[in-house]
Amino acid sequence: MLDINQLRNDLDGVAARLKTRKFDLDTAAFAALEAERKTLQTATQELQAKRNSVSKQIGQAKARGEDVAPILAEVENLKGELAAKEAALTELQDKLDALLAGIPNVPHESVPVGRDETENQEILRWGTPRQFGFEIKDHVDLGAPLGLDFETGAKLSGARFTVLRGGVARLHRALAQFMLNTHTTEHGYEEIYTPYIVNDTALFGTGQLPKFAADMFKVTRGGEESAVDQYLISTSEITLTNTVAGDILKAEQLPIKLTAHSPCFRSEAGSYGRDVRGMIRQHQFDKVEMVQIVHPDASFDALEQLTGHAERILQLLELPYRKVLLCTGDMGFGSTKTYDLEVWLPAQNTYREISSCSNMGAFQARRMQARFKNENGKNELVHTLNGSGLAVGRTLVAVLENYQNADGSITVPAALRPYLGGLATLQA
RNA sequence: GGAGAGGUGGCAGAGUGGUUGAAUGUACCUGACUCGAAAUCAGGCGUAGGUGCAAGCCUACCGAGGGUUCGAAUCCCUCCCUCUCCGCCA
Repeated sequence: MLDINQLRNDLDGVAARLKTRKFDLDTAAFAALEAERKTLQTATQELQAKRNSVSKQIGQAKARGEDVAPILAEVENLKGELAAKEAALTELQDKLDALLAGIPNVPHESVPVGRDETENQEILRWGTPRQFGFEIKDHVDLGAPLGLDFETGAKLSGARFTVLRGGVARLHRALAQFMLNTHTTEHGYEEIYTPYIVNDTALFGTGQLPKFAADMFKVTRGGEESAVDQYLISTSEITLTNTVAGDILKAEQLPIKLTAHSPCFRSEAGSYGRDVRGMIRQHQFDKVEMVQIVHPDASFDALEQLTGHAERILQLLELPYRKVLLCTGDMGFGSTKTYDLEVWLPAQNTYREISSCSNMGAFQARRMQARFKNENGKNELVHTLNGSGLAVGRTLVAVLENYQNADGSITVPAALRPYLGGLATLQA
């Protein structure tokens, strides 16, 4: 959520920057609502002040044993007028809040302006795609004999659910363990185990709600609607970031660095038809997530570090990747700046997203009311960052495809062998 | 799932309709005393918003949301959460 004062002070400037990310801010509508709010709020508060002082007089008069009937008559008509004003003001505030909650974050000045993913800026390529001396297979064909079982997944749960068996299941688990261990022991993150079901307030805090409800899985208790809506998490960014919701932190607690391995559930309503083959796009996938809660002055440095932590995983696994700075038109809703990491997938002969690392600035902190006491003793919003480190399912795909051998076996990356009892080759 | 108790400022804890945004203690900040510290004394010390050049003035907030009333932390309703006991369960 943006700072409403920023909109009041620089409406056209903000609108111009939002336009670069394809968001049309209705400045006339906002200005009109704001003007109306201002007069209505002033009028309401004047009436409230009057009511308060008269009510106080009644109390004093009663204490002196005087007749209060004349004063009561005086407030009589005040009541209806005030109630109407208060109701109108609440309605107006709700409108403004809803408008504000639907506005995406303003891109940082270092972000290239562009329409879509074709205008993203490649920062670097790491590693060299391997030359295969044989006909390569994609992860679906490679995985089938090793335990990648789409049919059973579909039988149990429908399309875009996958069962992993035997060696592939173990490899998948090893990847998650390896990532988690690396972030906790080398990168200074605290390991967190989080709930997978969250309240709607948490989703509002990180920005999934109200706009992106269609991407979520909603759950019920005993099949009944409850007063509080609950959803399966689409990423543990939600739970990790919301750990500080409503808090006023001490400056010396920052930065807070958290990591978790969790399943992620996405209904991806708009993506049918894309990546239908294989386990690139699933309704359920595992991810190791990194979140940082930082001092506002430190957030862009922290973004570089956090992205580096995700890159480190790819490097240790010796998977070729490229690092891309997303342009304004391709960034997520709450982000000020985002790097995507794309891993080389030989069967697709292209780089595919495996991590997305974003600095959300104060956007989520404002929604969550997550603050810290700054140097002047004032409460100030923190900045939040998050990044995948990495998407486990897609990493599994990348390992299968990049480490395949002519006989269909998979060489286990050296970094993973300790997690597989020293196993060097995965075969059927 | 059943029965009960409770949610008030950083913390503890008063307050059951009227100058209560909230006693008191504690923590914290400033000043006095001191060579310095402790102790003591005095003062300050919530959040959000409106308005104003500013000092200030005003409004809202006692888990959340509604209601009753001229007036609600206090009365009523709904929800959320915490604790205790029982049941069930991993």
